[in-house]
Amino acid sequence: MEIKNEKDMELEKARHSLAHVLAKALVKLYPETKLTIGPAIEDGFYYDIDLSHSITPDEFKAIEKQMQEIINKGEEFKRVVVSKEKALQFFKDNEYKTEIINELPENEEVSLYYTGEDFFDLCRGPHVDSCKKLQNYGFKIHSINGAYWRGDEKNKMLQRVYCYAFKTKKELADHIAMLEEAKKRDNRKLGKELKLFMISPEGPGFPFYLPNGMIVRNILIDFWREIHRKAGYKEISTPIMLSRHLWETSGHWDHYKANMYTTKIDDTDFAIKPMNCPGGVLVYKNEPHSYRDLPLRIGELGLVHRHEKSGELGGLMRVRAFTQDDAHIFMTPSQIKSEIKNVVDLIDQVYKIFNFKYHVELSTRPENSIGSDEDWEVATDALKSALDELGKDYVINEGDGAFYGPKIDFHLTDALGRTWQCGTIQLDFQLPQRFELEYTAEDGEKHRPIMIHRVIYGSIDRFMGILIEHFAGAFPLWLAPEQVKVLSLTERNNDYALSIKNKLFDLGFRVEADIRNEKIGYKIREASALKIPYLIIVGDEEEKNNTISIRGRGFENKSGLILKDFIERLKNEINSKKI
RNA sequence: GCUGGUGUGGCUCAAUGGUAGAGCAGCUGACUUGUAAUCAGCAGGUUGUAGGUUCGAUUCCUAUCACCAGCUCCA
Repeated sequence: MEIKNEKDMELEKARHSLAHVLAKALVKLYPETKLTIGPAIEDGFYYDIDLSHSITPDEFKAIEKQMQEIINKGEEFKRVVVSKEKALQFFKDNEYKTEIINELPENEEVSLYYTGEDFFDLCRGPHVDSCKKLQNYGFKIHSINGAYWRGDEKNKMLQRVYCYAFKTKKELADHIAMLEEAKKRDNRKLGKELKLFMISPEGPGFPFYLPNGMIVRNILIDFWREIHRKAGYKEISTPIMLSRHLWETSGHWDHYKANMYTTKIDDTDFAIKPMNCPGGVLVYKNEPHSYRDLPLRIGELGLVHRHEKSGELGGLMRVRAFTQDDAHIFMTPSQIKSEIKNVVDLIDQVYKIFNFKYHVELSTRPENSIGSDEDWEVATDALKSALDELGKDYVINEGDGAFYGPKIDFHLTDALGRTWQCGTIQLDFQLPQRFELEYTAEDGEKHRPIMIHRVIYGSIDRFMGILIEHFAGAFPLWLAPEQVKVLSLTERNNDYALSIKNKLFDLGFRVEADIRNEKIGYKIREASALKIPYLIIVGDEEEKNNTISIRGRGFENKSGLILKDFIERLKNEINSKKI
């Protein structure tokens, strides 16, 4: 078991030190630069600067050269402590640093870091002791973008200079290669090439699923239904649009209205659902419940709409309409732990199928939260012990839970090492209270159930986007839109090719025949570009011997095979959901 | 929404203040092919949209829409 992203302090320190080197280089090249902050990030560091001149990418080389010169000089990093007053004096022309200094506690000393004799920056540190330590590092400025001071859109927009930084030049090169690979796999690019989905300017953020994408999507849904049926879930469907009254009760009208699409029916306000829970709650309230009914597991593939700001959209990863593989579990407090364990197991089962590694994060009570201390303690302990008993390692995010309950998030790692938050399990004390949910317990009294919200894929749409990139469009056989293509070598072999195709088709395989009057190389090239798992190639020889030749995953160009054997192999591969 | 960039046939991309061009895909024909592109011909665009400047705009300006990178937000 591993702890996620254990921080490499050495690397972190070096990256931050490189940020100072960048700052020094920038000040040298553009003396009017006002420095703000420059932290280390996942793949390097950035520095936010206030500068009227807009830096353009063709200036990157010169900046890097300047940085390299500073590093080559082997300048020392020196820490100097000064009083707050003195620091304010040093930075009196820099309103950003002044703001930071003023926010420090009274009487606290302020540390500055010198890089060489002629440059210093306000900084808590730590840093490497000398630029000599940075000599082997690989770094590359890769982009410049606007970023608000302190991330607040009300503040001034600064220029953020992004730089990759790794311990060696080789690691830098590998990272850049990975990004190029990611670009090739981009769900938007593959979505177009493989005809999976489209997004029209007529509906920004509202994806259209094309026939190929619909196949993948439906298989994901079928799979979801199957495992949920086995796990004791019932499925419902709730309306896409519900009255304002409901959203007021749930709290969304007050807290989430900016992201909701609203309309009027006759004289009543309605909203298109941004979440499925209130609908699920109404289903619960549709009839009285006994403790004997609990836990009640109700799933819903719910199409939700959220008004995301225009700049936030992107392919299938961020859309305005998406289907959550939602479920709500209503239960007694004593059932929390076992229900959590069930859900964790279910999530584990699903991610494994796709060969995703993942890590788990547990978020606890935030400052502004509702519910009693006791509720929170019981719930948080239940989440913890469920994870402990399952032997799951997890990171705790103190105070990062929802205001209505603690949660567990699942972050999966794709084939390129990027992580995506998909599954979440959230406990909720609030909705049962707002909607006055109850059940009759053994004591004959009414009690309030606790609710779990949970998703596994997160959103089917985004999960598909992740799968497209994870598999680079080469879906495993059970998901592939087209599983087999039969290619005829010449027109003489068309009937034989079609007879094979028909056999496979009748057995339920997704198969096409390519009997066009083209060279075999041409047909293979085209089918390969479409990432079709298996190609059956038949010419005079195959026809004469009643055999097939296969080209595809695990087969270079294997001839003399019997169709019946190959069908068995396909069936096994599909049933095992082999990757 | 904000900052910056981009917008040319289905796709990938040229070009220019003076009648918009290629490759692929498509269509037609020839070739009958043995494992990632056979050859030839044809057709396809009021250069995202709306204004403006100009004798003339795809090119310059303004607005608008969409997309891309990032910020913020998030499934």
